[in-house]
Amino acid sequence: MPTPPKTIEDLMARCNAIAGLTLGQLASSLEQAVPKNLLKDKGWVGQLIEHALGATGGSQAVVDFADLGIELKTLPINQQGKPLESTYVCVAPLTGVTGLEWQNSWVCEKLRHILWLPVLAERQIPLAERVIGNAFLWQPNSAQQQALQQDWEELMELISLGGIADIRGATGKYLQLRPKAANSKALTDAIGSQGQPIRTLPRGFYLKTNFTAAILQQQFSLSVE
DNA sequence: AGATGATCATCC
DNA sequence: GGATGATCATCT
Repeated sequence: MPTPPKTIEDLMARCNAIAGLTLGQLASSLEQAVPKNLLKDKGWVGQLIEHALGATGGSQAVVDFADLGIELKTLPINQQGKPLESTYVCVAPLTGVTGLEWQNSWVCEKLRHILWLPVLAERQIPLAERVIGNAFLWQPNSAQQQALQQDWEELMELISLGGIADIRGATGKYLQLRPKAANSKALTDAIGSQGQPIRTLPRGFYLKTNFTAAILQQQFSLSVE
């Protein structure tokens, strides 16, 4: 297991070292087997990259590079550089949320400083041949912060007022709430339409692709200056 | 085609 | 069950 990077420069150097490699090349240098597909290994790419960069935390509820305060997100993209999937942020609290403010929320905390690592990941490309892109650091600007806060407040208000059943993926412009569970039988406590306790599917916050696409575009336009 | 809702593996 | 890592697969 590699030691965690001590500085941001160290971290970025490690990113540079793996940029351009295929997942197969990186896996073999770490003596890891490449699964046939991601059907039963959906987190494989993220975990491979975490390992390569020396991320800590594992399944703990902390950012990946605790000393640097940086969260790592791999981002599957197509040839055109557009995200192929929404980006999971964190689980959503469904009870005891009255009085919770954006600034203190888990979403805000996680999105404070992200290391985005694009991976060319069109489904037609065999897993081992997918190419690691150029990682970049990102922090939300005030407009992005405000947009996310607005979505978050709308979603949290619905949750706290018993409107969770009315929330769907389309609720929220950039930040959405979707099921995040092992299967449809996993249930957790929430607030019903009459304010009564109910059991419902656990939910997670996700960044929609329109948001991550804008981040990539912003980064791209900066990098060709 | 793209997004929504559903699901998979693992660790504690 | 709930946290981590996400992508799959169906619907629109």
